Amino acid sequence: MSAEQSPDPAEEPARRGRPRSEASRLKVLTAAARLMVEGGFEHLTVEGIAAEAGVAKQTVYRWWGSKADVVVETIADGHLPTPVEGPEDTGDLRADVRAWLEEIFGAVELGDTSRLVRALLAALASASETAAAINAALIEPIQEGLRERFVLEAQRRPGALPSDPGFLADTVGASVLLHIMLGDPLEQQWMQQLLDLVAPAGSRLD
Amino acid sequence: MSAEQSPDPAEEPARRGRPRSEASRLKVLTAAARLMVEGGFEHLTVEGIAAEAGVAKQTVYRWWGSKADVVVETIADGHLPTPVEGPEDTGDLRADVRAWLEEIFGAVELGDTSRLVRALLAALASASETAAAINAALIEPIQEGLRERFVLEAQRRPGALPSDPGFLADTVGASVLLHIMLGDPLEQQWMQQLLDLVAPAGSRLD
Amino acid sequence: MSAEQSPDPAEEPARRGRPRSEASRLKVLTAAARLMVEGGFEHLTVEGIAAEAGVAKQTVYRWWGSKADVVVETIADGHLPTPVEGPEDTGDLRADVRAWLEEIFGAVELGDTSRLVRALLAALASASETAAAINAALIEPIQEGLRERFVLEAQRRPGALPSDPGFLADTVGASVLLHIMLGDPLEQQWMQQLLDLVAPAGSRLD
Amino acid sequence: MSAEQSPDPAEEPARRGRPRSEASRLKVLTAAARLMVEGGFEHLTVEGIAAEAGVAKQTVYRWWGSKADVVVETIADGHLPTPVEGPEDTGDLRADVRAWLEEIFGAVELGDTSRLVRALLAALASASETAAAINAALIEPIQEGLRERFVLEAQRRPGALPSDPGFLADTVGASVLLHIMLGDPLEQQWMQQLLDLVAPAGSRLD
DNA sequence: TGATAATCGAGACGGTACGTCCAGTCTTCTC
DNA sequence: GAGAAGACTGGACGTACCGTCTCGATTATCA
Repeated sequence: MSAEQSPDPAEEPARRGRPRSEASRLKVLTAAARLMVEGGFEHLTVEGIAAEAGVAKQTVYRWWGSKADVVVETIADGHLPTPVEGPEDTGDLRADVRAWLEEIFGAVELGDTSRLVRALLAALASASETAAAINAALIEPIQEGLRERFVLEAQRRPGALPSDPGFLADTVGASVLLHIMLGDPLEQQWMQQLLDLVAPAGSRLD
Repeated sequence: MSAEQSPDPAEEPARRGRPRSEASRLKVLTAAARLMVEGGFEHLTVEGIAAEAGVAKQTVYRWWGSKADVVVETIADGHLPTPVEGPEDTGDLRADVRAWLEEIFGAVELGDTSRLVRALLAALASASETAAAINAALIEPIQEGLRERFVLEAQRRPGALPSDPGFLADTVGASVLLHIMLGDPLEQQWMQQLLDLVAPAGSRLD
Repeated sequence: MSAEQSPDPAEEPARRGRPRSEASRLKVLTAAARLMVEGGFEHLTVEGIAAEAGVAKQTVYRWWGSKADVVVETIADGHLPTPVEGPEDTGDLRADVRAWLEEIFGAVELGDTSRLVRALLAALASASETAAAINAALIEPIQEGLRERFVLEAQRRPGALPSDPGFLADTVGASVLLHIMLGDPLEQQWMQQLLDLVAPAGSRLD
Repeated sequence: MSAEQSPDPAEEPARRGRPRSEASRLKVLTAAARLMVEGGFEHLTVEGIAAEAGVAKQTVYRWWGSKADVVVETIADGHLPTPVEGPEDTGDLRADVRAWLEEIFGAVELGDTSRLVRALLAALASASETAAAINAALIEPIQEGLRERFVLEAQRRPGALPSDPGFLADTVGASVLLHIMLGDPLEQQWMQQLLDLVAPAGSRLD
């Protein structure tokens, strides 16, 4: 899936026929992004995408096998506001993760993000063959962002983390995603406990 | 949705007309269960359920508003093998959770469970109004099973748990669900770390 | 094909389900007639018929297998101006057939009839399974009209016809249809010869 | 359409660029003939022709305006077995026409010819602008074949024919074509009557 | 006991979207 | 320039389900 293009351009020297229109590709992806934000994955239709993009339906089917495929590429290409970056680094892991959580749940409450996450999970659930792709597009970035911050912390303060940074990122990411999926608000107690998980409180007061 | 039947039978004093057929209700639910296991939520259709059940489509629409509603009741009524119970209690929390994880991922690898979980999450994702219902049908039972075991442990060995039983159950449950959703296999290292999370290893060797 | 309805109504006692909508049937047929006259069989589409009729496409496909089937029933039901009746009977066969020819070719030149005939022949040619139906709807009526007039003549003046009335009707009908199909105008000489075929001129002057 | 090639070569003074490929032209025509016999005019597509011929679709469109045009040229070039020649001349007109009819209807029953005739009539009916071309390719040859035989007869036995040879050819041809179009078998009685039409039986026994 | 009323099966209805096919046109590189 | 390749817009195809709507038949309560 990831290695369709040859590293050596000499191997694919002269594709014949009219080349694929990059303009059409972009029109499809931006249209999909637009409609995704408006109506979610469930109300997304291939016909709708084609119409919004001003493109023939066949052009969509020529390059993508399903709307899930379109959505995946839409995200991978960054046409949808990927819900999150990892936490900032101010030196205080606990505060950083706290701010990150508040930012995410804030975005969710504001609207689009929740629908987006739900849409992506729907895409994931409905197209098992694209599970890996959506995982790569949605979930891994979040967990990777977390992991980077955790690794930083581990380097800075060896022994400060209660367990492996990767595992922590995996766990915290899963927890956050599921709560977003269920539309849960950010509860103070839950957040405290999550913070304790990644950065045992010691004597701090939050 | 949840309060259709009145607690006081005197309030619903012998409705006139032909009463609802319990037989049809059951035929619908078992048909839905059958089709769910075969094709997943995405390939489930109201027409298919009605046909499989030998029931008129209108009968489905009369009593359920959508296929998600049917699925929810199917699970609630126990016609679908709910993926998991909580862990057993043998006195050794770590061993219990370990066995529980192996059982779950074993079932997933065997086949139907993965599709089922994915189907339910799809239902959840596609029908926000039923999110609570599916949460209640799928996620809470898992987390509740975990919580009960954790509470037991906390009572038995105060201070043994690194954090609140409810929070632990929430976290572990989310992590497990997401991994199932993604079709991940059970990795030894990940499991060890998860076990460390709920039952710090001490000197034990697994 | 011709005997779907039972002569004994007791044999088809209780069709279940919602009965077929006669209104929809008529809307489809009149819409088809309208579009047929406007654009001919080639530009006729099932989608167009459905839209013009204000009917779901599936309703067309439920009752007719193709646009040819719709057209056949449209004619059979008399929603299209059947190109011709047989010749009148004024007592003078030659004059009657002459008038008949002029009427037909007049209609053709005026416009719609030619397109109609061509359309029907196209339908016939494109759908061999409906050949019989279109034959029954278009060709046989013409030949039957001719035959009736010829039979009348044969009864009135035994020996006046040069050959069997049925055969004469077949031959003349075929000739006329093919000329219409080709868009030929009515040539005087050809007509004279055709008239001679059915009613040898004797001493008459036309 | 009929005068693409100039009679005077001086008028077309050495066109520049690559000359038209005769090989491609032939590949298209033979491919069209092949597909025509297989599936009839209705299933014939320009894309199919191009693919079967190993030629770019554009090459077809460059030189022919429609699939009907291709078919016409296919016939004109003799790549399709033109259904019939005129009747042989053995001196006995009645026997000759009889043999001719039996040959034609025999070919029809054997298979391809009927489809072919139907296909051509469909082409004719669906593309009014090519009516003349198909008339020239299919109908006129038949009628011309008949006419020649009739003319011969008229020269040999003046007064033997009941009417003008051209008219007879027109009438008989139309009748035969329509019967083929309808898939009718060759009926003895009809044939006898047709023979009577062109060669009054006198005392003969067939 | 018969009228009333709601459910049941069946299945047709207006719709929306599907995924495919083909028409004709356009764009690129090669001969 | 012709030609092969093949992507492009456009539009109809025939199918699958949606959720709604009659039907006749059934099964209860109520008068």
